[in-house]
This record gives sequence, C-alpha cells and structure tokens, in this order.
Amino acid sequence: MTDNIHTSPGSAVKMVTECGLRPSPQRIAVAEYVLSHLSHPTADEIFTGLKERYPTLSRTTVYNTLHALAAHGAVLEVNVEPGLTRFDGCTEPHAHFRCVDCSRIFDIRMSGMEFPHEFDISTMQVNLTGHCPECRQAHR
Amino acid sequence: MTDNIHTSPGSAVKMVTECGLRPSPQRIAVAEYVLSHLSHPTADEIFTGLKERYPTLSRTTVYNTLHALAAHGAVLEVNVEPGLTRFDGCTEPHAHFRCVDCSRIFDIRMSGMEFPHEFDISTMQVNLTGHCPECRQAHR
DNA sequence: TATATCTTTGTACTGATTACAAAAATATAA
DNA sequence: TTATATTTTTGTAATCAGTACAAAGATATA
Repeated sequence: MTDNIHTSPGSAVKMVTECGLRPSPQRIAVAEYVLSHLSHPTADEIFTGLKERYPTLSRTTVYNTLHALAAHGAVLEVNVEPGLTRFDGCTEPHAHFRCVDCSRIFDIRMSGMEFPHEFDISTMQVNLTGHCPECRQAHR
Repeated sequence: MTDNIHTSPGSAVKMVTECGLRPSPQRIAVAEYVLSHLSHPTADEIFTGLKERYPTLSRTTVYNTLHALAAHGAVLEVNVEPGLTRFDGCTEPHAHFRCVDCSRIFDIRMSGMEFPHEFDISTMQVNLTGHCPECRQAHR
C-alpha cells in the first residue's frame, strides 16, 4: 500500500471542525484513518481498522462521519466498484482505475475534460476498468 | 421521458444473438426495453415495465440478460447513483449528470479526456452531479 | 419418442447501508 | 456544583439491490 501513516492528528481535527462537526474522538479517528490510508477503504474497512483501538466504535458512527465529511467535500466517495462505496482522502481531481485482474484500484491522472456550460457541476467521478500495467504484461 | 418507443424488434434480436445468447422472448423483451427506454432504467424498473406483458417473467432473468448484454458492451451500466445500477442502451461515449434537485439523469457530451497510456482501459464511466439547467434557474 | 441441453423461474440468501431509539457524553443554566 | 438540555454514540432491526441455486419448463438433438 502507498498509505501515508504519518498524518498529523491536527489535520483530522481541522477537517472535522471545518465540516461543522464537534471533534469527538470517534470522528477524529475516522477522519485520520481516511487521511492516512489512501488505499480507498470502504466504511467497513475503516470500521474494522479502528475497532481495535476504539472497541466501542459502531458502524453507524463511521457511516455518519463519512457522509458528513463527504457532504462537505472533505473526502470523496469512489464508486468504481458497483454496489460498494469507497472513500478517498485525496480531494485533488483524479480518475480511478480498477484492474479487472488483480482488483487493485489506482489513482490516475486525467486532463482535458470539457462539458456543456448549462450544467452546474458540483461533483465528478471518472471510473475506469481494464488491465493495469502489471497484469497487462502478465497476460501475454 | 425522451424514450423512443419505436424501436424495431429486429435490432433487439440482433443484439441478443450477437451477445451469444439464444433469442428467447424474455431476452428480446429485455433488450428491446433497454433500446426503447433511454431514461436509464434500473433492472427492477425493466422488470416491472415488462411484467404486464410477460406475467411469468422473473427478476433473475432480467438481471442475467442485462449482465450478458453489458459484458458484451451492447448496453452500458451507469452508476451515477451510489448503490443502484442503471442501464443505458446508448453505447456512444458520453457522461451522465444527476441533478441533486430533481433527481433526473441527463446524458451529456464530453470531450478531450486524456489518460496515461500504461493502463489498458476497457470501460469508462463519467458521473457528474450538480444542478441541471432548469433547477439552476429555479434556484435563484 | 427419448434424451440431453439450455433457459426460466422462484425462493432463499447475502451484504452494504439506513432507521431509530436507548444509552452515554458533553455543554449550558441555575 | 447540580440539574437540565443538547449532542453524540451505540446496537439492533430493517431495508433493499443484487446473487446463488435448484427445480421446472422449453428447446434442440439423437
């Protein structure tokens, strides 16, 4: 994984408060998890990952916090896998690529997008599937 | 709705057979429904819409047929609404825009997309949300 | 006609997410 | 501080789209 394990708790607190939420330990933990695990975790993976350190944590709290953060654009929802919402602490515009062989999800650069001006666009998701560079090679 | 109700059954039969499926009445009906209702119906909407004319039709058949068609690229899956798969009989590359006010889904033109060449891209979905031209005006 | 194969159906199940009310924690008022 | 109001968390139950699967039905082949 390319996760950055050295995220300061400060930025998580800031993220939570800037979304209009009181910085409770649980909310800070969720925000910190998303910021420090850029592997596009699901709500359940976040829940499981935090359960050891926060034994009383409930799934509902994780969902509630993620939704609040997402509603304020502090984290992004990723739906590159039908029926499963993943979360991305990186809010820079970028596309997501899911390899149909190894199932890994890659952040990939994108550029040049143009859309009609009549539409007032507030969120954009670009979801790609195919073979990643590694699997592409292994295939032939 | 902007659905074209005058789709020839012939093209539905062709679509089904070209996907390697035997052209059973149910499969033709599903294919025809998707081709003639370009309003991005869900599997359940297709099921309900066909249930009157095909009383014995089952959801499983609808799902199976849609998946087979989608696997061959004859129809596109649209995931602009988390947790819900919609289907699009228009396979020309285009983006989908969901209005957060009126919930309508629009096909919109897109152009200029560029991605790194290392990735072997086989499917692309561009999902946008925001305010559609009408709701944008009503808003102020 | 008998037999094999494919297709459809219906039911049961799964798994992510949501609803909701009780319990706990935190803030405010007296 | 103590009492009270508000917010947050928890845990359970419910929902709902989608899947698994085996039996029934239909179609093709021998």
